[in-house]
Amino acid sequence: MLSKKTKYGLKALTFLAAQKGRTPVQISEIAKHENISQKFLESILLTLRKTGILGSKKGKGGGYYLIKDPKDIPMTTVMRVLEGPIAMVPCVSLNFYEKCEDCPDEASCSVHKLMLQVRDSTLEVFRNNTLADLVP
Amino acid sequence: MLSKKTKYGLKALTFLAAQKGRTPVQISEIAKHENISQKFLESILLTLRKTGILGSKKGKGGGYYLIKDPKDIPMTTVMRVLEGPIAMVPCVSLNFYEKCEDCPDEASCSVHKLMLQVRDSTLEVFRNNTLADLVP
DNA sequence: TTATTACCCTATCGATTTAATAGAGTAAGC
DNA sequence: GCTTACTCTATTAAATCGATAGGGTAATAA
Repeated sequence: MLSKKTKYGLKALTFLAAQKGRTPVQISEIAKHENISQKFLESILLTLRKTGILGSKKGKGGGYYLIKDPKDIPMTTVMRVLEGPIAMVPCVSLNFYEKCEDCPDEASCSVHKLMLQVRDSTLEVFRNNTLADLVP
Repeated sequence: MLSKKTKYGLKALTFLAAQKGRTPVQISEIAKHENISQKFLESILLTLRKTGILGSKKGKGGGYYLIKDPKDIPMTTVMRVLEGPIAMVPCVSLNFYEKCEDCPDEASCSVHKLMLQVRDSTLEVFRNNTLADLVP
């Protein structure tokens, strides 16, 4: 299941990508337009800023803005920041790999075999989509 | 993230599919072989039986067995029983559809657009795999 | 310089889900 | 009729999620 954090984050990013220029947009404006709890959105935008996807400007006329062009922001990056691992099990994750405790041999593990295929196909979708593709 | 319920369920089903005949296998044997808590596995096998994937036999020499040939059990069925919806958001789910509260228009929703692609690609993987394909 | 604006951070909370455990009940077979 | 092994209910601890509250801090305009 997609977390609300990811859902809201995607909506906020899409909203920013749909803006004309690169002028900062206030949190309150995004929250209102996308029906998101403002405080919750704050924490989401904060992580997006810390990972270099967003920039922010304080003071009057401040807000958040995209650092790069939407077409240069792949969904793989966004999803990993917001949702975490793309794989459904750690033992098939590229960026968050962990060995299964209960599994003696990955090569012969049926779950591993299936989830590897799922990861690859999901990854392809995210690689083929940039933030620009999400803008209506 | 894949739940342990699904993970254990898949392992148990694969173990059953790898058996020679159709003789019932005891829970304790499966649990031991796959490193699964026996009591937890009990509840998993029970749901698999209730949904018609497994059959069971009580008494001495009893246990669980596959009702159908492994190659006639698509992963879509198994995953929906164990994990629930395949889609990451209810609004793109085929079998568990629900409208988003916060989303005024699905057609113009960026999350919807992206998750639809993910669902389709994941679904294709599960449709192309039967239980027989998981057996090493 | 000062007031305002808006970002930034910490803490907390209830609700829900997950994984596991315990214990008693019931049906089938030898 | 007694054992075996499935069946069911209830409980639990831990983790996560979504949301809220409240205050702190930095930057900007006037």
